[in-house]
Amino acid sequence: MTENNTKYFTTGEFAKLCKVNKQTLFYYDQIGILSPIRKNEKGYRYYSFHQLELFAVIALLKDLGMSLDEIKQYTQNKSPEKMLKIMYEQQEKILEERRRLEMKVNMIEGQIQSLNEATKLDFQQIRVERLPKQTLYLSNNIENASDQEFVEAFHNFLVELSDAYLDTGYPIGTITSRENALKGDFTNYSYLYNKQLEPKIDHSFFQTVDGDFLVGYHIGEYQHVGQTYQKLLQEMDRRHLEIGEYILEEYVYEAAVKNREEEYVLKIMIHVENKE
Amino acid sequence: MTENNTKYFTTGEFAKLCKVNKQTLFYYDQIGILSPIRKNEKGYRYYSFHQLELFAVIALLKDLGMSLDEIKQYTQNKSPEKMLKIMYEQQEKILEERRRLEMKVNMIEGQIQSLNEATKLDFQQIRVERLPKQTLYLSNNIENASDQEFVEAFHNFLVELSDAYLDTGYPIGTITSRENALKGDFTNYSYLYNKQLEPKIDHSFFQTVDGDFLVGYHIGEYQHVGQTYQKLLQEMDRRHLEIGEYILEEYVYEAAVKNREEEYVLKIMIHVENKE
DNA sequence: CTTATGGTATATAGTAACTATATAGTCAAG
DNA sequence: CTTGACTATATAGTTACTATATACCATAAG
Repeated sequence: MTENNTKYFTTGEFAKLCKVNKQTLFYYDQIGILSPIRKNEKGYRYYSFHQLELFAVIALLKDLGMSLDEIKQYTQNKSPEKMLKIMYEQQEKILEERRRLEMKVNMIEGQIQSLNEATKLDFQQIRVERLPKQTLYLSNNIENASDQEFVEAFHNFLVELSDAYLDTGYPIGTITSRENALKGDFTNYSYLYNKQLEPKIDHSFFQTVDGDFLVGYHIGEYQHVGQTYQKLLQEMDRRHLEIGEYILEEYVYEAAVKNREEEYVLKIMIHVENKE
Repeated sequence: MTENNTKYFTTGEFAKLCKVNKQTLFYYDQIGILSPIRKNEKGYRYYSFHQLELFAVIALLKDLGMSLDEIKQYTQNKSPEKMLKIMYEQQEKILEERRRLEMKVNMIEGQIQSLNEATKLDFQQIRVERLPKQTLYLSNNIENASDQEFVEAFHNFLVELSDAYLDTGYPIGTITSRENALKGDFTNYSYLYNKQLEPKIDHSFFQTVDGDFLVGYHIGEYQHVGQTYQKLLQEMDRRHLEIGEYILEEYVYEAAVKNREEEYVLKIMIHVENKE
């Protein structure tokens, strides 16, 4: 409809321009967030060109996580100053969102990497592999931690990973020290770790040694991991190897990709050295 | 709780690790998306270490826009192959999301720019300004378009801006040709435009001429814009100027930042040349 | 001039994914 | 053995739509 040289849009037209459902506009009118500039005697709504700009702003703010209620606060009493203030706030938020999105991109990339690598593995084989240096982000020391302390440390580790955008989509692994391993205390972990492909400059990372690792796989419930360690130790004996500086454990397949615990696969990497 | 060398988390602990409300875990259990690995005779839930990895995946997929129902389809019957397939799909989606986010970053930047520039303007003054070349993205030609055609063209323009990630947060303006302006047909626009700061290589853009423009502001309802044009034409006469190639109109303040139409401010830029 | 088609309106109910509240049972420390 | 912090279920409420039912309006074709 055109009146006084100004084009007005019906609800349907306006909805199409806004790329939303017509009902949404009724709803916005109802809750007082965006009402048509005119209503005729039959109750027909007419929106102006300008209101599209307003809608675009509403959509942007909503997209950035503002609730309709917050947005309403603004639309009820608009001003360039308030808008500018909101935009500066949203700018901070969206930059944060961007960092978070980059982390997600990495997480997906990490998952894809891990899953693709997994398909190439033979879980029956025990082999000595020369592993290159890897960069790991470590948790606090969790040696001899109580249940309470473990949960606490685990929690902190996850929060750190998230807060520093360090989550990589690679599984969270554990490090057992040579000392505890020699005592047969394989499940007394010293640290949790998360593998990093692109370490950030402003964080301290742990560099694994590059060297020989005896790599084997434990299939099934973790409570039977002792048997797998027995096999690995036998293999080390056969090859005249002894435990080096630490042992790494990380899951290849767990609850995220397998239905039953018997199908879980844990990769065990024992750093090894030749006997004297 | 520790059993068989394996740490189990209570609902509260697990919720903390997942950084969600405990109720959410009840809900996930209820709808069968993520159930604790164990329940004791009193109905207490116990979650495993591994389920945290599963939760992380669920959170990631949810974050990427998958519904809980879709996610449930997966969690009911997991496999590395399915997961890999999902991850590849999500990778595409997130790269699209990244482009969209970059556009939003630009939109906010554009809004901030526009609003800051606006505060420096004196809406009473009519001045001749030498404007530098600007890059505009144009709509289809809308000269003499019917209401229908105008809505259609407008719609297409918005879709193009969005699809090509070209929306900049700068207002959408209009171009009137010299011919129509000379006929006094100031509101018969030839094109819609959106100013671009960083034109994309694979799109065709319109370059404005760099030259002198008579810049004035119309305050209030658009139906009275004729009066402002009268004033501008008088001013041109006084300065011995005539209309150059086109006229640009764009809103400085409209429904997005002002409550009443009487406060809207339209910037009118008439390209001018000296009379022979 | 009627009728078909597609538009408009209101009112109400339903949806997803939580989130809060009420009520009651359980556990561990002092 | 009590207290305070936990656990559980059941149910209702919330946000931002979305769908449905019903009725009114407008234009164009026969």
